[in-house]
Amino acid sequence: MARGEKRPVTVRTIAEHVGVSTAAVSTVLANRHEERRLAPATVEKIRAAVRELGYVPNVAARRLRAHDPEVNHHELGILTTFEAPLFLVSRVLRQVQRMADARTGPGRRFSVSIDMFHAGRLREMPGLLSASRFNGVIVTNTLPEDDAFLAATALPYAVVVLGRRLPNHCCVLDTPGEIGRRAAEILLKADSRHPVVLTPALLTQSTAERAEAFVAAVRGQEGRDSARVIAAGFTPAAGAEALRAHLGAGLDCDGVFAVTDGLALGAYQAIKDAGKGIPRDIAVVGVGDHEHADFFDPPLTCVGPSNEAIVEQAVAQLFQLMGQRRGKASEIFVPPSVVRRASA
Amino acid sequence: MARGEKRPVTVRTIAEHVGVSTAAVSTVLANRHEERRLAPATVEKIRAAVRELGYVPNVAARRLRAHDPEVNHHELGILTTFEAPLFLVSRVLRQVQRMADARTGPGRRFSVSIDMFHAGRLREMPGLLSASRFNGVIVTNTLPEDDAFLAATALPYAVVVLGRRLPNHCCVLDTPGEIGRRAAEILLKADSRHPVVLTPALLTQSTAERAEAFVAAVRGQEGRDSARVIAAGFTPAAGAEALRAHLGAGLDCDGVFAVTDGLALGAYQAIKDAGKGIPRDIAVVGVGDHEHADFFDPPLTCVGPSNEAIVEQAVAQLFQLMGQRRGKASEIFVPPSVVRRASA
DNA sequence: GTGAAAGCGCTAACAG
DNA sequence: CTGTTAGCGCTTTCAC
Repeated sequence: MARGEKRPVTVRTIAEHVGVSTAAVSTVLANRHEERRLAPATVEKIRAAVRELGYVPNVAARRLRAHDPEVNHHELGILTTFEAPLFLVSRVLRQVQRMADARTGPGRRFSVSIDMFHAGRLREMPGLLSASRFNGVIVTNTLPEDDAFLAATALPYAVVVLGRRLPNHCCVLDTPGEIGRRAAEILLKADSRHPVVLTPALLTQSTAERAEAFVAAVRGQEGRDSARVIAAGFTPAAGAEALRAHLGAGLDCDGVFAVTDGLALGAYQAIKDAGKGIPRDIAVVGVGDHEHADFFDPPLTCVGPSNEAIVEQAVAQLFQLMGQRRGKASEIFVPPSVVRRASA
Repeated sequence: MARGEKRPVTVRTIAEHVGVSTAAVSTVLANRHEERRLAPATVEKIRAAVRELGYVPNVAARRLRAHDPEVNHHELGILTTFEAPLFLVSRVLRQVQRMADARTGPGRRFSVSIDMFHAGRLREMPGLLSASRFNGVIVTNTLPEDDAFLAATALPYAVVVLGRRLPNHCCVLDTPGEIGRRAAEILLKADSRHPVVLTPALLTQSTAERAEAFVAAVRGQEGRDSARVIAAGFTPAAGAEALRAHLGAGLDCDGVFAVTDGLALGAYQAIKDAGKGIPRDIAVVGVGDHEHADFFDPPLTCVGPSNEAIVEQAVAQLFQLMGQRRGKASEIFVPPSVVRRASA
């Protein structure tokens, strides 16, 4: 009970408990008791009570109080799942901050923070619905449950959704169909006759469409479906294991389209373990621009919009939305580019 | 001026501007005008004013208002620089969240967010000094300027510092000396006669000590200093360039100790470009546990505490500090472990 | 259909 | 040395 399990303790609780005023408590909490010359005994009693009652300051109240009325504070959030790799997120963050900095001045300030939710449980995030946390957010890495929640909800602040298509929101999207098609093109042109697509078991909208388009494009040209190699997750380890099993079973494979970054890394390992050369025996194509694609051995050919380009659009939209009231829904497509490196 | 460049507009500004009450404005902002049956004309006028005046809701005020007095809300932050790589940070976040989840219940809730500051400018972070943002923070990736600020300041909430030694704070540290020594040991045992250390130009406390200890250990055994190869930054590209220059100049090198993860990746590229084999011609040792060390080709031998272990300590400390008042300074050392893989 | 007023928790100015 | 008070900006009864 010493930790305030029931009614949270406030400065007032403490003040009453000790028999002093709230001001005295506040002073002690701010370590200003010297300049206010509180009696050491009082200070000690207050400290004891604070500890004993398990006081936790209410930051919202402090913030409101401390707020400088001359400056307009914007609170921006990047919302993503714990489960997602943080890599795209860090770019989003940097880009948001860059744009925020450019708009910061006397009278206008921004805070940007990354907040994480448990995959599928976005709706439980405190302050989301009451709009009591953010003035604007970029949401990414959502699961279908989260998408359903978003689709059914009009959040009363600026929202930009990354990589998902939701009718009532501003969405920034890649073009998965085109990505899959281009990937197929690259592999087929590299004389791959038996290209496979490496995907995680749990597909997102995007990854599913990429794989779909890839298979369709191969079918169109080769007249048969390319194999799908299904990894348990999207980690390199999962990708390696899945492809290793495929190769180990002696199945045909002279080209791999890995629908996410991590899987490509895993594919490399499986291929090398099998004693095959990249791209001599098996060509590999990845998606997006992996931070380290240039440092793969051999460097990885990628197709997809650069994260840079996506993020740039998203952030621009966010600021535009915040400028107006009532962000209208819109879909912004960022076309893929192809970065040819040695792997295909 | 339409964006509220001067005195920020509040609900009250708008109310006065339109000639209605603040309640009406609030209702419209919350999209509750239907159920309150406001006159459509009024709603429109309010909306127009909101847009025209560039109203930005004050989230602190909303939060205070929305606050459920039955629940005790703890706001936790992970403070890091924009410039730092995010994967260590993401582990911190996950770990903090895991522990927070374990302590969440009716009456107690946590929010965890990552906040970034510009390297060297931690002190400018709004709300840090006024304690109006966090109930507790983990600070990491600081620059010397930031350390100086922290050393001179007693923040009135729980603070845990990662990887820096500050007399007045609770610090969780690796043991850079031991890391450097172990790295030297590994390379020397692998019969490297001319090991070099690859470091960024801007050294942190930790990286400097790692390099120092490495050089000293080599000197102790071989009787001469090992070369320092200085990269412009800590990116793979910088590491590759520096080592390429070193090898290109025909200087001796049959072992590399890369003091950060990214540099190791760059080293691989430079070595392969030079037509050398790892570890046959040049052995490589990295630090910590790189997310993808297993997927390097060949897999990278690492020495250092697992981030896991460091983070675990840090988070435990943070919660302990928040339990008490007045966190006392302390130093917690996390010993390194060695993960031998094929690279050395 | 709309307004007045209370109050979330906190701190600083002022008054003893 | 300490207490009283006003008010940060917002929303939600309650009253008209």
